[in-house]
Amino acid sequence: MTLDPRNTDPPRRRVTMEDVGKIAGVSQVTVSRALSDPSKVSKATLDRVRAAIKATGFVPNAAAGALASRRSRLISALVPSITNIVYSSFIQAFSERIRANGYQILLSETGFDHHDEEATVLAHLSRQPDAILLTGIHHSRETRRMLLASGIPVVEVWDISDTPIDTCVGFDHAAAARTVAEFAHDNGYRSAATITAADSRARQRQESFAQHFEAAGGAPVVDVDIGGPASIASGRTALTQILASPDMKSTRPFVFCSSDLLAHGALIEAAKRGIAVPRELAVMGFGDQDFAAALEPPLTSLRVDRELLGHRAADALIARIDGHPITDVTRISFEIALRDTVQLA
Amino acid sequence: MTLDPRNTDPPRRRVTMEDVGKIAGVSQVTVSRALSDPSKVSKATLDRVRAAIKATGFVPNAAAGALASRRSRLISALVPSITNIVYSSFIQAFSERIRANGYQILLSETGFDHHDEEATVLAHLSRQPDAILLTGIHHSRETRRMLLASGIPVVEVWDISDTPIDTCVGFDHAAAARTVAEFAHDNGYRSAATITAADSRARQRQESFAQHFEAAGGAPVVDVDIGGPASIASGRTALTQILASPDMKSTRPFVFCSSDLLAHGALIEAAKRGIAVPRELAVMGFGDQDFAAALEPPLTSLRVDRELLGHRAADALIARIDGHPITDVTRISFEIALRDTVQLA
DNA sequence: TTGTATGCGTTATCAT
DNA sequence: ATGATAACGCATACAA
Repeated sequence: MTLDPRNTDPPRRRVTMEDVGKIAGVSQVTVSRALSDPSKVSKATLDRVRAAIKATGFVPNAAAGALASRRSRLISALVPSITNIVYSSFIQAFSERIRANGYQILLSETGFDHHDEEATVLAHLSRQPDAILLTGIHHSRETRRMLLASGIPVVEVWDISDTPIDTCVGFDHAAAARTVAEFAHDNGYRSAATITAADSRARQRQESFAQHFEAAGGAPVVDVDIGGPASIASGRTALTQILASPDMKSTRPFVFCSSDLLAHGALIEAAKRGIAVPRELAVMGFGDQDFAAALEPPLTSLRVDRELLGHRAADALIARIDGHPITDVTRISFEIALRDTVQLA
Repeated sequence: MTLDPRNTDPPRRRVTMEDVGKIAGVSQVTVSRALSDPSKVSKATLDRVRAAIKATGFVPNAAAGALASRRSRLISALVPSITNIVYSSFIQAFSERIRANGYQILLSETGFDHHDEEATVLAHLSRQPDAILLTGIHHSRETRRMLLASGIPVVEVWDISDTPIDTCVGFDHAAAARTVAEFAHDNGYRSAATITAADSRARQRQESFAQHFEAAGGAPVVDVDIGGPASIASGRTALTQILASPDMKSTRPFVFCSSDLLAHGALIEAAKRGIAVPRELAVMGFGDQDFAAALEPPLTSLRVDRELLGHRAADALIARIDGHPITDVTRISFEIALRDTVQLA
C-alpha cells in the first residue's frame, strides 16, 4: 500500500501510562492518579512520574479514558453555518466557556436542512459527547428520539420553545419583530418592506413584523425573500426590487432586514442611487454586528447579546452535566440599538 | 450531588453491539461486520441485524472503536479565529472535503499566541486524531516536537515553508505583496500607505510591500498598525490617521490594506470625507471576500482561492493517512481582482 | 499512599 | 459466512 519509502518504519508504539510507570518505578494506576488527582500521590512519586512523562513525551489517550470512565469530556455543537458571523461569534463565546470547564468541542455545520442534521447528530452521538448543543428548536422526529434516548444534556439555542428536548436558551423572535413593527409605526412610518434571508428564524420575524405592522394600521408589507444566505450583494439587489414596487414610490418606507449584512447592502444601494437615509428611506438591521455602528450612516439594528447567549448555553450544559437543577428555558433579552438610519417622530 | 429529583434514575445502560446481536440472533462480531463491511455478511443476517439496530436505537461507540482500531476517524484543525471570515470560509471548505472522506473535525481556536497553541495541540493529540491541521508555519519548539513524536500527518496552511513539519499548503505572502507593490508602481502611484492588522502574515505582507514599493522608486510607505483584529471601524480610523500624515497631502496615495474589511472601512471613511475613489485615493484590499465586488465602488483586492486551499489541505491529509506519496509543499496561486478602487495608468 | 483486578465496547486475528 | 478470543489504554473498586 505504501509507496513512500519513508513510511516503511514499523508503526511506532504509543507511550502508555504503563511505560511511564515503569520508568518512574510505579504502577499504571499511580500514573493515572498523578494526572487526574495529584493530591492522592506523594510528593516524591509525583515528581518521578512527572519526570517520566516529560522524558517519554507521554500523551494520554482520551479515547481509552472515555471508554473506561464513560465520560468523553467532549461537547458537541451543531450550527447552521460557521461563515455566518452571527453563529461564529456565538460559538466563540460558547467554546470559550466550555473550554474553561475542561471540555473540548466537536463542531459541525448542519446547513439549514433538517435531514442533514439527523445524520450529523448520529455521527456526533457516536463520539459519546457529554452534552450537545443544537441550533433552533425544530428538529426531525428521529433527531429528537435519538437525543432523548442518549440521555445526555441537550441545549437548543437561538429560539424559545415551550417544549424543549431538554433545555433551551434563546429569545422570542416573534416578539422581537413585533417590537420593531411597533417602533416603526410609532415613529410615523406607514409603509414598510422586509428583506429576508433563507433562515426559518428570519422568516418567522418577517411574518411577525408584517402582521403587527399591518395590524397597527400600516400598509401591506412588501417582502423580498432572497432565497439564500444573507450578503451585501443580495441586500443591494433586494432594495432595488423594493424600490421598483409601486407601493414604495409614495413616501419614506421603513425597510426591515433579517440581518445587518442585508441592511448594509441596502445602505450601499441607497447611497448609489442618491436616496437619502433616513430622510427618504429608513433601514433597520438585525443582530447588531460590530460593524453596524461603523457604517455611514450608523445602522439602527435590533441588538441581541450573542456573547451572553453563548455563555448561558454553556452554563446550562455544564450545570446539567453536574446534575444541578436549572430552569429549562432561559430568555435572552433584546433591544433596539438606535442609530441614524431611522428617523424618530 | 444531584439535587434534581428527575435525575435519580439509574444510569441507563447504553445499547451495545452485544445487545443488538442478541436480538438478531448473531454474535457481537457479526454486528460489527454488518456495520463496517456489509459485504462480508449474508443478506439474511444483514437484514436481521439492521432491524435489530433500528429496534434498539443502537449508536456505535466511536471511542471503543478508536481504541481497538487505533484510528479515531477524527481530524484536528487549529485556526487563529473562527469569527474571521477568512479562516471560517477556509475551514468550511476543508471540513466539507474531510467529512466527505468519513472523518469528523475537532476544531479549536488558538488565537495568535504561540503559547496557547501548545496547550491546544496537546489537548488535541490526546484525542488521537488521525491527522492535524495547523494555521501558519511558526510554532514553538515543543509544539513541533509533540507533532513529530505523534507520527500523524500534519498540514500547515496559509503560508509556505521550506521546512514544514510534514506538509504545507499555502501561498507566498511576500511574493503576493510584491505583486501588489509593483502593480501600484506600474500604474503610476508614487506614494503609498498600508493598514495592517495584528497578524504575522499581514505584517509580513506589509514589510514586503513597503520594501518593494520603495525599491521601485516610490516614496517611503506610511504604515498604520491597528494592533488588533481587522474591522470596518479600525479601517476608518486608520485612514483618518493616514490622511493626517503630511506626506499624504501631496497626491493620490495608494492604500494597501491587510484585509478587505479594513479596505471597506477606508472606503466608508473616504466617502464620508468626500474624497473621490479612485481619483484622489486608491484603495486595495486583501483576500477578495465575496462582498468586495458588492461595495461602491467595487473593491480591487488580491484574490486567494480559499476554497481551493481548504480542499488541497484536506486532500494532502487524506493522502498522507492513506500512505500515498505527496509533495510536501503545495503552492496556491493568487491574482489581482481588478475593480474600480484603483486607477490604471 | 500504592497496587491488583476488572471492565469499558469495539476491532483484529485466527478458527471453524 | 460466522464465531471465539485477545487486545486497545485507561479508570474504578477494592485490597493492602
